[in-house]
Amino acid sequence: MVVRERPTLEAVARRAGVSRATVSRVVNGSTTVAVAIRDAVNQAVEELGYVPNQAARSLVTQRTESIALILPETASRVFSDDLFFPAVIRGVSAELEAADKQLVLMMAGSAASHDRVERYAMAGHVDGVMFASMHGADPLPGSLARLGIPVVCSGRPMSPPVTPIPYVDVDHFGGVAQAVQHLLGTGHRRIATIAGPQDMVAGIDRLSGYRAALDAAGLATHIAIGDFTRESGVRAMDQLLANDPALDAVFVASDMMAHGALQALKDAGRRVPEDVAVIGFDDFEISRYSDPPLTTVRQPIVDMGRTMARQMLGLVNDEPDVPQAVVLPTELVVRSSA
Amino acid sequence: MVVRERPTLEAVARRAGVSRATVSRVVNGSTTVAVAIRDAVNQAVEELGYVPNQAARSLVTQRTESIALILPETASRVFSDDLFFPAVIRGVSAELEAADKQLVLMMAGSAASHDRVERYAMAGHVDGVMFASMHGADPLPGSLARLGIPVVCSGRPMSPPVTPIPYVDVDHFGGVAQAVQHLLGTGHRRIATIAGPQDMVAGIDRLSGYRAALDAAGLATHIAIGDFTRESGVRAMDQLLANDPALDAVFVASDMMAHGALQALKDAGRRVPEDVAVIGFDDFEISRYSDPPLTTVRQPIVDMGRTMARQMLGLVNDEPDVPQAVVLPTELVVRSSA
DNA sequence: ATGAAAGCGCTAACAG
DNA sequence: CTGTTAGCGCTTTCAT
Repeated sequence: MVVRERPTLEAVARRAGVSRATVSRVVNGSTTVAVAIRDAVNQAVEELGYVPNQAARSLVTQRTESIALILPETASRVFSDDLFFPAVIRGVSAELEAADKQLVLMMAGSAASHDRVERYAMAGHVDGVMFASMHGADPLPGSLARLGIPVVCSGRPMSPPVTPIPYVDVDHFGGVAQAVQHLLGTGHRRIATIAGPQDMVAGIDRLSGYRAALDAAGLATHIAIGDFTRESGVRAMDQLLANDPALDAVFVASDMMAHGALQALKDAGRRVPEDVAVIGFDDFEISRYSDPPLTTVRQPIVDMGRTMARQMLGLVNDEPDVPQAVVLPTELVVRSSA
Repeated sequence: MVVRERPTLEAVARRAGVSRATVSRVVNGSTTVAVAIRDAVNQAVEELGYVPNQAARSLVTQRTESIALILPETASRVFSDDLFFPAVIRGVSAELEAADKQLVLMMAGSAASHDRVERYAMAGHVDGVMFASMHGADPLPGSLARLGIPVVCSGRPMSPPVTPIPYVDVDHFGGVAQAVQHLLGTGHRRIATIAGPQDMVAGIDRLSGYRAALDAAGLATHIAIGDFTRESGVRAMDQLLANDPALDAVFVASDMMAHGALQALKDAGRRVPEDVAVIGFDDFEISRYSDPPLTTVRQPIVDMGRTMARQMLGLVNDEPDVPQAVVLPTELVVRSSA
């Protein structure tokens, strides 16, 4: 393998018979360069196959043109059959692509990787950092923000940090309220819930919404906790059934868990929706094809990604009107499971 | 937001009352530093919250400690319900994580993004580049390799490039042969195939394997081409049925397409496997739960990712014995669809 | 064992 | 419009 020395600005300048500064101007598209010289430089660039060294450039500009998306989850979780992460990534990716920024995707599901990611961001590898799927009160967003690194979160940060951080979230309460109303309206009275993990805002808020709605209706709550995975949905449903065999409806805080619940109900010999009505949360494509098709609260995940990316682009471009918080609407989609 | 100046080596040196060189030694774990001084430096680092500037470091070391995985596909394809990409990424991610290298995932599904990715890699942003899901005879791997950048591909490069590039692939032929043998052994004689895209090695090799196997058995071929998506599987199956309503088996070059074919067969009123036997290729988890469960050729996708990453780590570490080509075995997994 | 000094390749004033 | 010059923050000889 012939390892040609990478040509430098210097080399191009010599070949074109100009100064380094002029080459730099041409390469960066400055308009104040004579056409003849510009052509000569471009030709030299072409002939030498010159590509600017990003490290050198970043060192002086303090810019990298790339932006990180940090997911505090393991890679096997992010790249599983859960369609939440892909949807966020698609949204982020679309906006960044349009802005010609490079997306750097980072999983931080272990203490070690969390550390590595922290060093990576602090080392100035990226111009900004986006977070999704946050657990607990992760200090990292705040730390980075305090260092002057632009940070945006998807999902309201759990403990309002010292340094306020822009975020995008969906209307969990509104969605849950619609779901419970629907169940109430169709005559259900023993309404249980399979909640999401209680170290995540999405898990907490949806459970609060459920509690509030049942309280308002003067009904007793039946709660089991899952972690948004299908398997946890199965387990939670089994548990709910064991505790109250007569329950007639269940609001599940994610579609994945709802699919698990559907399976558990089938295995327990319950018909859906005749014996037990089921409502999920997400509205993934596959939920239209489950058996029976899932009634669910639609949340615009791709839009969350897009919105978060736009906030980020606003920050790195020093735009003045970057919204501090945007809350996207949710909407009940009725299919035959409830 | 208080934007503290990022502390530099210089600042740490001043605070610890030593030279920059010494701080650098401590930060990089050199053993030749007196304990007292080392402690003083570490304390200064701690107090100042010093993190080395990666651009400056890369500029002199010519190293970034991060490695790219380039997928010449759109983000919506990579992050869809197709489980191939996630599996590759999981494998790569696991190995890189263990080696404490940062994975930079890049989609290059459009001409513009392909360009951007090329510049990114050439600009020395990463120490090496891995490719997966390559289409046609992409010149990029060769170009990068010629620049001296370590490159590894998953999937044998289509046209043997001038610069040979290490790769990992699976035994497409062996897998297909087993599938067709199984069909033959269970009495099937009108065996069709839904092939993958013919600009990809996986698509080409599996079709060649099918042709070879049917030729050897003296049977006629029935071919429809898909693009590995579920929808293309539906369309291809419809077409196959239209061309030969009496076919009794179909070998499908991917599980996703096989799921589409299953659906198309059901819609056409055919029973599987009684009327038409179906065999897929991949062995995704969900294929165990399809209706009926899918007989399929298992290929070790996660292992491909791992292997590719190990080859890459070997290259960047100048290890002498990096295998030029590794071919992983495939294996027929019999379930009730055939 | 530690420090001084020379760059790595590039951009950005500042002159001219 | 173009060239000169001075760094960006770090590592790494080479002396001491």
